[in-house]
Amino acid sequence: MASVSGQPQFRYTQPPSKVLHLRNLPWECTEEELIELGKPFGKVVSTKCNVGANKNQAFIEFADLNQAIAMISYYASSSEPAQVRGKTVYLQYSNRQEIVNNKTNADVAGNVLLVTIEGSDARLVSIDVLHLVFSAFGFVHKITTFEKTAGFQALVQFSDAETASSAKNALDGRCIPSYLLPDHMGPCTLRITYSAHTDLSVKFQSHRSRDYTNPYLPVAPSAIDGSSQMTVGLDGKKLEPESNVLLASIENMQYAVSLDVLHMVFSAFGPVQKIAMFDKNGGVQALIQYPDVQTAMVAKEALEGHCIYDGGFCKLHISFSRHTVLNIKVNNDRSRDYTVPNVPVANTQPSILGQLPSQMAGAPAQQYAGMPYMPSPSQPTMHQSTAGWGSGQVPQSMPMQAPNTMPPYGHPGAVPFQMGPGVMQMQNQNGFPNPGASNPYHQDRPQ
DNA sequence: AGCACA
Repeated sequence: MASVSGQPQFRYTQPPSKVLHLRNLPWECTEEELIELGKPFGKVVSTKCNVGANKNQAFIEFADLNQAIAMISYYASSSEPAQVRGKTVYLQYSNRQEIVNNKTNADVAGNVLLVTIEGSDARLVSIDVLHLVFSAFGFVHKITTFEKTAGFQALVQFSDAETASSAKNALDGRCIPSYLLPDHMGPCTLRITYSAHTDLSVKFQSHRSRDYTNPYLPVAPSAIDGSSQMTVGLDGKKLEPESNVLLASIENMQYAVSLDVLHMVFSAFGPVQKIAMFDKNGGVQALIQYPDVQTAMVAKEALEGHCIYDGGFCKLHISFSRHTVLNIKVNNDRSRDYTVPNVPVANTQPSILGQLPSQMAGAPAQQYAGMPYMPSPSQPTMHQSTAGWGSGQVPQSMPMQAPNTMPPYGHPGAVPFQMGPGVMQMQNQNGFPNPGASNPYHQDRPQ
């Protein structure tokens, strides 16, 4: 088809335009270089670099047509050609009247981040892990994930641009801590830019999108509790239906795990309503009831495969239960309803290990008080921030973060990412990862 | 060295 003017584009007879087309630029010429080139003739209001297959073309748009004419006229009669980095640049009027503003908003800070997860196993990164990672910087409103040519990506919505930029500054280019990822997963690097979005549209809670501001949002059919249908994840792996009740089995139980220990461990993620322990297949299992699915999901994500005690002892395996409401008839050393204050408590003397704080000994059954029991600084400071965690805790407070302090990733000198293998290191109160052997949440090391 | 992209 003939061009609009009916004339070939490479004639000198193109009508003037505020936009100039530049050719023969050095590879990956920057916007700054283009502005520098046009500045003597007027105000450059927009540029577009790295155009064309060789990325050696560009456009610059002046505020006024006369400025563009001035530049063309100057170089038309100049003995010195326009140059960038010593390379002659050829100029002509563009056949368009303005640069379409397709510049990525990558430089404009917004409250929504576009996160690209790099790595061969990027697709295996769950939305819950992303939630965990980004929640360290503030309340995460919504997350959506999708796959594009760029790979596996997520949009993460914060309340404001300040929070988003603190997360971006701290996380861009970093790897997701290995202890948050399933075993044998390669490193997953985060590349973060700002998105032009300000409010994501999340219709369902699902394995690919979440709205943490609306706990009543319908759950995607694939995740409805009771459907007992296995759903299939992105990786084709079977996923259990999500539930507010977790089934924890304890492997390699060298030490007795008491009800109180479980309560302490699971309370770190939100209010534990009920716990029921029982024996099955020669091992101990427990059902742990949270008020909502999201809290359970975060707890499951964080605790799965980790050990309550050092040395690979009492390794937790966690799945979603098909139950949604536990029926606790009596409070004793194996079952407890923390939502009912006045149920008589059977006298229990939990077996306490030396590693456990002395305060734990004989700890009375206590109603959930909004604050997870923090026996030592090396305990993980895990607090859930999703709706439904109605304690007085700082809502932004999340795992691996000292409450009310700078996010650990931003802490100078802190090296929470790309840490050594194996150990599930938690941030302690000073914001540094705690490599100490007293940390109760150690991941098994295969060797 | 010859007109762009989500």
